[in-house]
Amino acid sequence: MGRQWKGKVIFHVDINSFYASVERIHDPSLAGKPVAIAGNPKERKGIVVTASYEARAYGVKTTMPVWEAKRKCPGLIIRPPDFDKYRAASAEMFHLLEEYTELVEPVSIDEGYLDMTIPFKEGKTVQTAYELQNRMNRELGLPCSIGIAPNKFLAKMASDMKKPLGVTVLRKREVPQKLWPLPVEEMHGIGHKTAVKLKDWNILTIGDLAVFSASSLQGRFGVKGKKLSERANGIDHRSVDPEAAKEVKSVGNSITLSSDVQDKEELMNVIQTLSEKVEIRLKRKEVSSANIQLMIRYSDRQTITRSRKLPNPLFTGAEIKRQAAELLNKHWNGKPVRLIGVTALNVIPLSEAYKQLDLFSYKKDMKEAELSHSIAELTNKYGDNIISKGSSLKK
DNA sequence: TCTGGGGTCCTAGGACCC
DNA sequence: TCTGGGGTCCTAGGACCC
Repeated sequence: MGRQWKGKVIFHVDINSFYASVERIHDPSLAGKPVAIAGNPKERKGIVVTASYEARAYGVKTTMPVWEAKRKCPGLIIRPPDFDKYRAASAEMFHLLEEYTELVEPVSIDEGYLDMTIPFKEGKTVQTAYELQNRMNRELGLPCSIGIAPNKFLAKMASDMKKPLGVTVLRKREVPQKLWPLPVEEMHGIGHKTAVKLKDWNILTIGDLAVFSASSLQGRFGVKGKKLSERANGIDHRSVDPEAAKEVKSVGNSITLSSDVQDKEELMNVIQTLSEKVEIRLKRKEVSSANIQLMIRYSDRQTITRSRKLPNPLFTGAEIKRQAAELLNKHWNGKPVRLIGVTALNVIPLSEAYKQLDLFSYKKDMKEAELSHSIAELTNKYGDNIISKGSSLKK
């Protein structure tokens, strides 16, 4: 058996019901039982985030309210999410994947693409996928499905075809037979809204989409239409980029309040807490932002976002909070609030943020105490060379 | 007795400039 | 005496994904 792969060989690795699987590692008594990870229903966060396959057999689905899930599956075991645990398991998973190739692109906490073209000069593709799957299971306790295809899109669709614990090959020439019969909403990139619009055009399956003229799709759906047409025909030129996930664009924290809040002071307190969380996470990622966004969801679920670009990057929770508070003062309509969120947009690496600092206006904008606090931190981290160009700050 | 929280990308309109 | 045509930046909202 020689080499049978003409183009690239891409793996898509997807952990099966990731959160539930991680909980099972820490509590083996959960094995084989219907488990759901969900928030506390009393705090209105009682929706299923992940369900084990045993729970899914009862009809328990992601985003289903807990009371409904329990009605469908009375023996359902509910666990609250524990993201520290999940992040740790995720790190182990990507470690293992990197043993197979340097070209690993994480897409989310529990899935990633591997460009296996080079490792497969010698063949043995499918065997290696099974070996990887077995190791994930044995060494990490993480069951996964693997899709193997000549590009990312087809690999993703392939890994979806057999869950849990599948290894599925999807060759380009198999697209008409294996991909086209699927309903459009199963295509990665097509959600509910687009599926409804496509139905108006009598496009029900991926095959319908594939034969529809690319130009008319582009006319109706713009950039997305062109992409849909390509994908339906199994075309995807994106490469596996290990750096992609590292370039964060925004960092935010939001919370659905346990009951609607109309008291401004209370809202300000929440904003304070959220801003501090954002500060911590920005620091951990060594980034900063000059664009703060406030999100408000009212009781009727109407959601607004308001943001403002600032002349200088922000470095402390207090600064972030001040911006978010200003946005609340200006844009809140006074009606009861269900959710509130604070996000740092357009984040940039700290080293760049310092270069961009317009120290003259920076000083003017800030309270003296905050200023010295920030500068002390900057100097501590980056040394005097950053500060030296702002001579006005030198004592 | 409904619908979390973390993101990315795209679009569209208005301001502003030449 | 009635309103061009590009371009860029900013903001808000929406669709989608896990």
